[in-house]
Amino acid sequence: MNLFSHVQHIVADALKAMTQAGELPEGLDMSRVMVEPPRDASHGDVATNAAMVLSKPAGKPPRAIADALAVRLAAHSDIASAEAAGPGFINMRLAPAFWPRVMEAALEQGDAFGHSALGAGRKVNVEYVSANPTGPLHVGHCRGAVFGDALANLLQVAGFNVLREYYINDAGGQIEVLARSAFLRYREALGDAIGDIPAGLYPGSYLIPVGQALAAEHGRALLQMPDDQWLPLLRAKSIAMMMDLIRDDLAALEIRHEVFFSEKSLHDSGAIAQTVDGLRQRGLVYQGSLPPPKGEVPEDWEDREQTLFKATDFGDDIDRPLMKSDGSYTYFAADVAYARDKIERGFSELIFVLGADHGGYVKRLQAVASALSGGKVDVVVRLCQLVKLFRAGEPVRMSKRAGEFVTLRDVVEEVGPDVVRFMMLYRKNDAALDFDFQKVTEQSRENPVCYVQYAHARVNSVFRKAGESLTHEKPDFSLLTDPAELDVIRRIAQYPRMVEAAALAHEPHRIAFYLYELASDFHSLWNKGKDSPQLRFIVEDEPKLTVARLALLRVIRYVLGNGLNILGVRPVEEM
RNA sequence: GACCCCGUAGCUCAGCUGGAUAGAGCACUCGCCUUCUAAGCGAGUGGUCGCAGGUUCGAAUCCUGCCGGGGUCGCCA
Repeated sequence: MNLFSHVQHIVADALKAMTQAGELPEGLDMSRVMVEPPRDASHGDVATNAAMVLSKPAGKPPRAIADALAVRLAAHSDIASAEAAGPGFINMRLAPAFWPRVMEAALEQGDAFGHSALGAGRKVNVEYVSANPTGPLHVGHCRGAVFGDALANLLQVAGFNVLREYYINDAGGQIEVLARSAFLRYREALGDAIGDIPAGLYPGSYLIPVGQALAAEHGRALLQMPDDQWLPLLRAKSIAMMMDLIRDDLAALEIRHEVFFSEKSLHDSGAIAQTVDGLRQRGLVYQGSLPPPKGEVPEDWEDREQTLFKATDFGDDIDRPLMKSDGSYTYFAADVAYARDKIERGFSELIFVLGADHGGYVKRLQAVASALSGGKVDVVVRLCQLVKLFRAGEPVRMSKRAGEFVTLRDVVEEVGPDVVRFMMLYRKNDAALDFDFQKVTEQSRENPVCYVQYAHARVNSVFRKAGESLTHEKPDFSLLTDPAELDVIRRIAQYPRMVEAAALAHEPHRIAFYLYELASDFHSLWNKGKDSPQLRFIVEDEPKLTVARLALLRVIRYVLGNGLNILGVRPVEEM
């Protein structure tokens, strides 16, 4: 049961009754009427802005509407009191009998509590990571990987039909560099002295196994071939092995994409040519030249004609090139064909999780989807800001030139996947994040992973002590009346609404913050048991109370488990 | 020059799509361990929400213009 939508219905009914009674004019727009938690819990359990929103269209002062509405609301059996306050809020306190019903419903739903039908099965494509297959993932990929995965989980829980996808950039010039680098390692594996890796090729040692595999597979045969014969072989082999590497890196974070989509396949199948032709027939492609950027004009700028897509017709700032001067397609052209493919697969929303350096792509992706789908398909781009690495407050230096980059694998192996995932999500995606190896492994309240995990572990410790036998009796939640207990119950009642709001906003970090708050409420309650034995979860000689408390713990465990599941963090049984 | 993010307590950050007296943690001060794990809890101190206008019943939130920090800007992917 979603507490807020439940009360929303009560408010809507009361407003309808007021309209019928002639207290409100017919045909008012009720869409802005909200039922929300009050900012300050002392104001009540739920509040509505109905009177303020309707004041103007109804031509009545907000307090007048509020007073009349409050009387009707207070008459409802689920509402203990309703009173107008402030500029026209109506604060409501729910009937004491209401909370046990919320808890019973939550207990009944178990692991599914908080799941929602909001998405109504709409097909959503979430594309994330999509790193070039030229080496292992580095720490910069980490955030987008975790964010995209948690967002996909969140949308799933909210009732969307989610597909996780990875776009393999296997068609460009960097793949040729990769193949040539692998060729060098192949020669090395055959015993040639290759000396230093020439500038412009990838120096990473992760290509050594590729060379060895090629040597084992082909012997010296490739050495005799001209470039254009061995290059396709090496491209394919290197990409395959790099993708295996990347899949392994992702698996270390429990990330598994369902679809790996090849850019090259779009070239090979003719999909790009087809898509561009389609746009051309609609008059959206033309030959023209773009103005140079104002301000700092590049040194080598020369005016030239290009094949352009009229992205400006669809909200972009500038038209975008589809073809290079040698007649081959641009990366963007492949993007257009890829978008068409996704649209044809029936997605109604395309989500792209990108690094902040791709901010310039947002408008063109939206323009493409708009042009290809007639505005029916939404494009949502979520940009992940940089992660800065620290160790005990000191920045971790990385030198790309020397090949000294911290890999995703390094980070996961040092602090563990759960810490990485939680910390990457304990910040809004569009704000930069500092990641300190030392701090995140400290065991203190400053470390939110630990704090939430500790709550889960404590819940389990009570069950270990109590045994599971009592937990199967039917609990009487009305026995739970302490303010600290009610704080926890109110927090739990907010969970379904919070999940929906987080899903709509595409903001998985809200789950992480919610869990921290729930853990905080729980730790408070726990400690009250230290001062007053009557508030402990297991109370001697009070079996009914104990049953109710254990049922509360079960629901807490469901919510913590459910939330951590969305984040992709494994709940621990003990610490 | 244009576009995109960010600017909230000394520090690190939330702020539920426009709501009430802007909240947590850390730091600082003071309390709580014979107990279901003190990896915890309670109390206190701390704010010109970058600045200036605007929109309205009401703005940290929306609009405009500045200031400061980061990012991006035609054949790379």
